Amino acid sequence: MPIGLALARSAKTVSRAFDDALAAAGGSLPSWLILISLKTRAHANQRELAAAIGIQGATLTHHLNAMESAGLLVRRRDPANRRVHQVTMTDEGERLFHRLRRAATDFDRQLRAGLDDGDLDALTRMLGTLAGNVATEAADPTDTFPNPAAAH
Amino acid sequence: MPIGLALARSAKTVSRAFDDALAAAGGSLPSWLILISLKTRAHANQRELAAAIGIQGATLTHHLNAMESAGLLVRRRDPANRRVHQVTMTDEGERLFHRLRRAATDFDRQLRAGLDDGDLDALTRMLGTLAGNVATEAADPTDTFPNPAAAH
DNA sequence: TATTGTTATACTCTATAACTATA
DNA sequence: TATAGTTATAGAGTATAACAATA
Repeated sequence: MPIGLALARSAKTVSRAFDDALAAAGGSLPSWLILISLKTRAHANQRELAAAIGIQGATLTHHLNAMESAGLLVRRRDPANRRVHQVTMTDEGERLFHRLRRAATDFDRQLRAGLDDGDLDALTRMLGTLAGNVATEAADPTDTFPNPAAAH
Repeated sequence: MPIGLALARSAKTVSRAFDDALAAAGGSLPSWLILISLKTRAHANQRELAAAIGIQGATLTHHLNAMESAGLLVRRRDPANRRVHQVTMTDEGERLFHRLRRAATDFDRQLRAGLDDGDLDALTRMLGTLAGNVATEAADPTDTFPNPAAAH
Protein backbone atom coordinates (compact mmCIF):
# COMPACT_ATOMS: atom_id res chain seq x y z
CA MET A 1 0.00 0.00 0.00
CA PRO A 2 1.24 3.50 -0.77
CA ILE A 3 2.82 4.92 2.35
CA GLY A 4 0.97 8.20 2.02
CA LEU A 5 -2.34 6.39 2.11
CA ALA A 6 -1.28 4.39 5.16
CA LEU A 7 -0.28 7.59 6.87
CA ALA A 8 -3.49 9.37 5.89
CA ARG A 9 -5.67 6.55 7.19
CA SER A 10 -3.80 6.13 10.42
CA ALA A 11 -3.66 9.85 11.03
CA LYS A 12 -7.38 10.20 10.37
CA THR A 13 -8.28 7.50 12.87
CA VAL A 14 -5.83 8.70 15.48
CA SER A 15 -6.62 12.38 15.10
CA ARG A 16 -10.34 11.80 15.43
CA ALA A 17 -9.79 9.79 18.59
CA PHE A 18 -7.49 12.48 19.92
CA ASP A 19 -9.98 15.22 19.08
CA ASP A 20 -12.60 13.29 20.99
CA ALA A 21 -10.29 12.91 23.98
CA LEU A 22 -9.51 16.63 23.99
CA ALA A 23 -13.17 17.54 23.53
CA ALA A 24 -14.11 15.33 26.48
CA ALA A 25 -11.59 17.32 28.54
CA GLY A 26 -13.05 20.61 27.32
CA GLY A 27 -10.61 21.52 24.56
CA SER A 28 -9.72 21.04 20.93
CA LEU A 29 -6.53 20.42 18.99
CA PRO A 30 -5.92 24.08 18.11
CA SER A 31 -6.58 25.24 21.66
CA TRP A 32 -4.28 22.53 22.98
CA LEU A 33 -1.48 23.48 20.61
CA ILE A 34 -1.90 27.12 21.56
CA LEU A 35 -1.85 26.37 25.27
CA ILE A 36 1.25 24.19 24.89
CA SER A 37 3.03 26.94 23.03
CA LEU A 38 2.04 29.57 25.56
CA LYS A 39 3.15 27.33 28.39
CA THR A 40 6.44 26.07 27.10
CA ARG A 41 7.84 28.72 24.81
CA ALA A 42 8.29 32.42 24.79
CA HIS A 43 7.10 33.74 21.48
CA ALA A 44 8.02 37.26 20.58
CA ASN A 45 4.68 37.87 18.93
CA GLN A 46 1.58 36.19 17.57
CA ARG A 47 3.11 35.56 14.21
CA GLU A 48 5.77 33.39 15.76
CA LEU A 49 3.11 31.62 17.73
CA ALA A 50 1.06 31.02 14.59
CA ALA A 51 4.12 29.74 12.75
CA ALA A 52 4.99 27.35 15.59
CA ILE A 53 1.52 25.88 15.33
CA GLY A 54 1.48 25.90 11.56
CA ILE A 55 -1.41 28.26 10.90
CA GLN A 56 -1.81 31.78 9.54
CA GLY A 57 -1.97 34.83 11.76
CA ALA A 58 -5.62 35.46 11.01
CA THR A 59 -6.41 31.88 11.92
CA LEU A 60 -4.63 32.29 15.21
CA THR A 61 -6.61 35.46 15.91
CA HIS A 62 -9.77 33.47 15.31
CA HIS A 63 -8.78 30.91 17.96
CA LEU A 64 -7.48 33.51 20.39
CA ASN A 65 -10.77 35.39 20.15
CA ALA A 66 -12.66 32.27 21.15
CA MET A 67 -10.21 31.43 23.92
CA GLU A 68 -10.25 34.95 25.28
CA SER A 69 -14.06 34.94 25.26
CA ALA A 70 -13.90 31.68 27.15
CA GLY A 71 -11.70 33.31 29.75
CA LEU A 72 -8.67 31.12 29.00
CA LEU A 73 -6.28 33.94 28.19
CA VAL A 74 -5.95 37.70 27.92
CA ARG A 75 -4.25 39.90 25.36
CA ARG A 76 -2.54 43.12 26.34
CA ARG A 77 -0.48 45.50 24.31
CA ASP A 78 3.22 45.43 24.96
CA PRO A 79 4.11 48.88 26.41
CA ALA A 80 7.53 48.69 24.74
CA ASN A 81 5.98 48.15 21.31
CA ARG A 82 2.30 48.73 21.29
CA ARG A 83 1.85 46.88 18.01
CA VAL A 84 2.64 43.64 19.81
CA HIS A 85 -0.06 41.89 21.79
CA GLN A 86 1.13 39.91 24.77
CA VAL A 87 -0.87 36.75 25.25
CA THR A 88 -1.13 35.47 28.81
CA MET A 89 -2.95 32.46 30.19
CA THR A 90 -5.48 33.05 32.94
CA ASP A 91 -5.95 30.73 35.91
CA GLU A 92 -8.83 29.20 34.01
CA GLY A 93 -6.48 28.66 31.06
CA GLU A 94 -3.97 27.01 33.37
CA ARG A 95 -6.63 24.67 34.64
CA LEU A 96 -7.68 23.73 31.15
CA PHE A 97 -4.05 23.19 30.22
CA HIS A 98 -3.66 20.68 33.03
CA ARG A 99 -6.86 18.87 32.15
CA LEU A 100 -5.78 18.63 28.53
CA ARG A 101 -2.30 17.50 29.50
CA ARG A 102 -3.82 14.70 31.50
CA ALA A 103 -6.05 13.72 28.59
CA ALA A 104 -3.14 13.86 26.15
CA THR A 105 -0.88 11.82 28.40
CA ASP A 106 -3.51 9.17 28.89
CA PHE A 107 -4.13 9.12 25.18
CA ASP A 108 -0.48 8.69 24.36
CA ARG A 109 -0.18 5.81 26.79
CA GLN A 110 -3.03 4.07 25.01
CA LEU A 111 -1.52 4.90 21.65
CA ARG A 112 1.88 3.39 22.43
CA ALA A 113 0.52 0.00 23.40
CA GLY A 114 2.35 -2.77 21.60
CA LEU A 115 5.29 -0.61 20.57
CA ASP A 116 8.59 -0.67 22.44
CA ASP A 117 11.05 2.20 22.75
CA GLY A 118 12.97 1.09 19.70
CA ASP A 119 9.80 1.02 17.65
CA LEU A 120 8.82 4.47 18.84
CA ASP A 121 12.24 5.91 18.04
CA ALA A 122 12.13 4.40 14.56
CA LEU A 123 8.58 5.60 14.04
CA THR A 124 9.37 9.15 15.12
CA ARG A 125 12.43 9.20 12.89
CA MET A 126 10.52 7.93 9.87
CA LEU A 127 7.65 10.34 10.39
CA GLY A 128 10.20 13.12 10.40
CA THR A 129 11.68 11.79 7.18
CA LEU A 130 8.29 11.74 5.50
CA ALA A 131 7.52 15.29 6.51
CA GLY A 132 10.96 16.41 5.46
CA ASN A 133 10.57 14.76 2.09
CA VAL A 134 7.61 16.92 1.16
CA ALA A 135 8.17 20.04 3.23
CA THR A 136 8.02 23.18 1.13
CA GLU A 137 9.21 25.96 3.39
CA ALA A 138 10.27 23.64 6.20
CA ALA A 139 8.66 24.36 9.53
CA ASP A 140 11.22 25.31 12.17
CA PRO A 141 13.27 22.13 12.72
CA THR A 142 14.46 23.41 16.09
CA ASP A 143 10.93 23.32 17.41
CA THR A 144 11.46 20.20 19.46
CA PHE A 145 9.14 19.45 22.27
CA PRO A 146 10.56 20.64 25.58
CA ASN A 147 8.24 18.90 28.00
CA PRO A 148 7.39 15.29 27.18
CA ALA A 149 4.74 15.20 29.87
CA ALA A 150 2.98 18.23 28.52
CA ALA A 151 1.42 16.91 25.34
CA HIS A 152 0.18 13.83 23.66
CA MET B 1 8.11 13.70 22.16
CA PRO B 2 4.66 12.17 22.51
CA ILE B 3 4.07 9.91 19.56
CA GLY B 4 0.64 11.34 18.88
CA LEU B 5 2.15 14.78 18.46
CA ALA B 6 4.82 13.44 16.11
CA LEU B 7 2.11 11.76 14.08
CA ALA B 8 -0.09 14.85 14.04
CA ARG B 9 2.74 17.09 12.87
CA SER B 10 3.98 14.73 10.21
CA ALA B 11 0.48 14.02 8.99
CA LYS B 12 -0.31 17.74 8.79
CA THR B 13 2.75 18.48 6.68
CA VAL B 14 2.31 15.45 4.47
CA SER B 15 -1.43 15.82 4.00
CA ARG B 16 -1.11 19.48 3.03
CA ALA B 17 1.52 18.60 0.46
CA PHE B 18 -0.63 15.76 -0.83
CA ASP B 19 -3.70 17.99 -1.03
CA ASP B 20 -1.66 20.45 -3.06
CA ALA B 21 -0.49 17.69 -5.39
CA LEU B 22 -4.04 16.46 -5.91
CA ALA B 23 -5.34 20.00 -6.39
CA ALA B 24 -2.69 20.64 -9.03
CA ALA B 25 -4.01 17.56 -10.83
CA GLY B 26 -7.58 18.80 -10.56
CA GLY B 27 -8.81 16.82 -7.57
CA SER B 28 -8.98 16.68 -3.79
CA LEU B 29 -8.49 14.01 -1.17
CA PRO B 30 -12.18 13.11 -0.85
CA SER B 31 -12.66 12.96 -4.62
CA TRP B 32 -9.55 10.82 -4.93
CA LEU B 33 -10.70 8.40 -2.26
CA ILE B 34 -14.10 8.18 -3.90
CA LEU B 35 -12.63 7.53 -7.33
CA ILE B 36 -10.31 4.85 -5.94
CA SER B 37 -13.21 3.13 -4.26
CA LEU B 38 -15.36 3.28 -7.37
CA LYS B 39 -12.51 1.97 -9.47
CA THR B 40 -11.25 -0.85 -7.32
CA ARG B 41 -14.19 -2.12 -5.31
CA ALA B 42 -17.77 -3.03 -5.85
CA HIS B 43 -19.80 -1.39 -3.13
CA ALA B 44 -23.33 -2.58 -2.68
CA ASN B 45 -24.54 0.92 -1.89
CA GLN B 46 -23.45 4.41 -0.94
CA ARG B 47 -23.36 3.63 2.74
CA GLU B 48 -20.70 1.01 2.17
CA LEU B 49 -18.82 3.46 0.02
CA ALA B 50 -19.03 6.11 2.73
CA ALA B 51 -17.87 3.65 5.37
CA ALA B 52 -14.92 2.57 3.24
CA ILE B 53 -13.82 6.19 3.01
CA GLY B 54 -14.57 6.91 6.63
CA ILE B 55 -17.27 9.55 6.25
CA GLN B 56 -21.01 9.78 6.86
CA GLY B 57 -23.57 9.11 4.16
CA ALA B 58 -24.67 12.72 4.02
CA THR B 59 -21.07 13.81 3.61
CA LEU B 60 -20.66 11.38 0.73
CA THR B 61 -23.78 12.78 -0.91
CA HIS B 62 -22.24 16.22 -0.63
CA HIS B 63 -19.14 15.08 -2.52
CA LEU B 64 -21.08 13.03 -5.05
CA ASN B 65 -23.25 16.05 -5.84
CA ALA B 66 -20.18 18.10 -6.64
CA MET B 67 -18.58 15.31 -8.63
CA GLU B 68 -21.75 14.64 -10.59
CA SER B 69 -22.09 18.36 -11.34
CA ALA B 70 -18.51 18.27 -12.58
CA GLY B 71 -19.39 15.40 -14.90
CA LEU B 72 -17.13 12.89 -13.17
CA LEU B 73 -19.84 10.35 -12.38
CA VAL B 74 -23.52 9.61 -12.72
CA ARG B 75 -26.03 8.16 -10.29
CA ARG B 76 -28.84 5.90 -11.43
CA ARG B 77 -31.35 3.94 -9.47
CA ASP B 78 -30.82 0.21 -9.32
CA PRO B 79 -33.81 -1.37 -11.12
CA ALA B 80 -33.61 -4.34 -8.77
CA ASN B 81 -33.89 -2.14 -5.70
CA ARG B 82 -34.84 1.38 -6.53
CA ARG B 83 -33.70 2.66 -3.14
CA VAL B 84 -30.11 1.99 -4.16
CA HIS B 85 -28.30 4.48 -6.33
CA GLN B 86 -25.69 3.02 -8.62
CA VAL B 87 -22.68 5.29 -8.92
CA THR B 88 -20.74 5.04 -12.18
CA MET B 89 -17.69 6.92 -13.35
CA THR B 90 -17.95 8.80 -16.63
CA ASP B 91 -15.15 9.00 -19.16
CA GLU B 92 -14.30 12.36 -17.65
CA GLY B 93 -14.14 10.70 -14.24
CA GLU B 94 -11.83 8.04 -15.65
CA ARG B 95 -9.54 10.69 -17.02
CA LEU B 96 -9.40 12.47 -13.69
CA PHE B 97 -8.74 9.16 -11.96
CA HIS B 98 -5.70 8.58 -14.15
CA ARG B 99 -4.39 12.10 -13.61
CA LEU B 100 -4.78 11.73 -9.87
CA ARG B 101 -3.17 8.30 -9.89
CA ARG B 102 -0.17 9.77 -11.61
CA ALA B 103 -0.01 12.61 -9.09
CA ALA B 104 -0.36 10.21 -6.17
CA THR B 105 2.27 7.85 -7.52
CA ASP B 106 4.72 10.66 -8.05
CA PHE B 107 3.98 11.96 -4.60
CA ASP B 108 4.58 8.60 -2.99
CA ARG B 109 7.89 8.24 -4.75
CA GLN B 110 8.98 11.55 -3.31
CA LEU B 111 7.63 10.62 0.09
CA ARG B 112 9.56 7.34 0.31
CA ALA B 113 12.95 8.90 -0.29
CA GLY B 114 15.44 7.79 2.33
CA LEU B 115 13.37 4.84 3.52
CA ASP B 116 14.09 1.29 2.40
CA ASP B 117 11.57 -1.52 2.08
CA GLY B 118 12.20 -2.69 5.61
CA ASP B 119 11.57 0.78 6.94
CA LEU B 120 8.38 1.07 4.97
CA ASP B 121 7.11 -2.28 6.18
CA ALA B 122 7.87 -1.35 9.77
CA LEU B 123 6.28 2.06 9.33
CA THR B 124 3.12 0.65 7.81
CA ARG B 125 2.85 -1.91 10.58
CA MET B 126 3.33 0.65 13.31
CA LEU B 127 0.83 3.06 11.79
CA GLY B 128 -1.64 0.20 11.79
CA THR B 129 -0.88 -0.48 15.42
CA LEU B 130 -1.46 3.14 16.37
CA ALA B 131 -4.79 3.27 14.59
CA GLY B 132 -5.80 -0.06 16.09
CA ASN B 133 -4.90 1.15 19.57
CA VAL B 134 -7.46 3.93 19.45
CA ALA B 135 -10.03 2.62 16.99
CA THR B 136 -13.52 2.75 18.42
CA GLU B 137 -15.69 0.90 15.97
CA ALA B 138 -12.76 -0.39 13.93
CA ALA B 139 -12.92 0.48 10.25
CA ASP B 140 -13.11 -2.62 8.07
CA PRO B 141 -9.75 -4.38 8.57
CA THR B 142 -10.21 -6.27 5.31
CA ASP B 143 -10.12 -3.03 3.39
CA THR B 144 -6.63 -3.57 2.11
CA PHE B 145 -5.52 -1.71 -0.92
CA PRO B 146 -5.89 -3.87 -4.01
CA ASN B 147 -3.91 -1.86 -6.51
CA PRO B 148 -0.61 -0.46 -5.30
CA ALA B 149 -0.26 1.62 -8.41
CA ALA B 150 -3.59 3.27 -7.99
CA ALA B 151 -3.04 5.56 -5.03
CA HIS B 152 -0.46 7.48 -3.15
C1' DT C 1 -41.63 -0.26 9.79
C1' DA C 2 -36.94 -0.56 7.98
C1' DT C 3 -33.66 0.88 4.57
C1' DT C 4 -31.38 4.10 1.23
C1' DG C 5 -30.22 8.28 0.13
C1' DT C 6 -31.00 13.50 0.01
C1' DT C 7 -31.82 18.06 1.85
C1' DA C 8 -31.31 21.57 5.20
C1' DT C 9 -28.54 23.42 8.33
C1' DA C 10 -24.59 24.28 10.99
C1' DC C 11 -19.99 23.78 12.94
C1' DT C 12 -14.78 23.72 12.83
C1' DC C 13 -10.68 24.84 10.78
C1' DT C 14 -8.47 27.20 7.53
C1' DA C 15 -7.29 30.92 4.26
C1' DT C 16 -6.79 35.58 1.67
C1' DA C 17 -7.63 40.46 1.32
C1' DA C 18 -8.51 44.68 3.26
C1' DC C 19 -8.15 47.28 7.23
C1' DT C 20 -6.46 49.65 11.80
C1' DA C 21 -2.95 50.84 14.88
C1' DT C 22 1.66 51.60 15.69
C1' DA C 23 6.46 52.41 14.59
C1' DT D 1 6.51 52.76 4.47
C1' DA D 2 6.84 48.62 7.24
C1' DT D 3 5.13 45.73 10.89
C1' DA D 4 1.59 43.45 14.17
C1' DG D 5 -2.66 42.13 14.52
C1' DT D 6 -7.81 42.20 13.47
C1' DT D 7 -11.94 42.08 10.73
C1' DA D 8 -14.57 40.55 6.90
C1' DT D 9 -15.48 37.09 4.06
C1' DA D 10 -15.21 32.69 2.06
C1' DG D 11 -14.41 27.82 1.18
C1' DA D 12 -13.61 22.90 2.24
C1' DG D 13 -14.86 19.12 4.87
C1' DT D 14 -17.57 17.22 8.13
C1' DA D 15 -21.74 16.22 10.94
C1' DT D 16 -26.69 15.62 12.70
C1' DA D 17 -31.62 15.82 12.08
C1' DA D 18 -35.46 15.76 9.34
C1' DC D 19 -37.22 14.20 5.16
C1' DA D 20 -38.66 11.48 0.79
C1' DA D 21 -38.66 7.34 -1.68
C1' DT D 22 -38.79 2.57 -1.73
C1' DA D 23 -39.24 -2.02 0.16
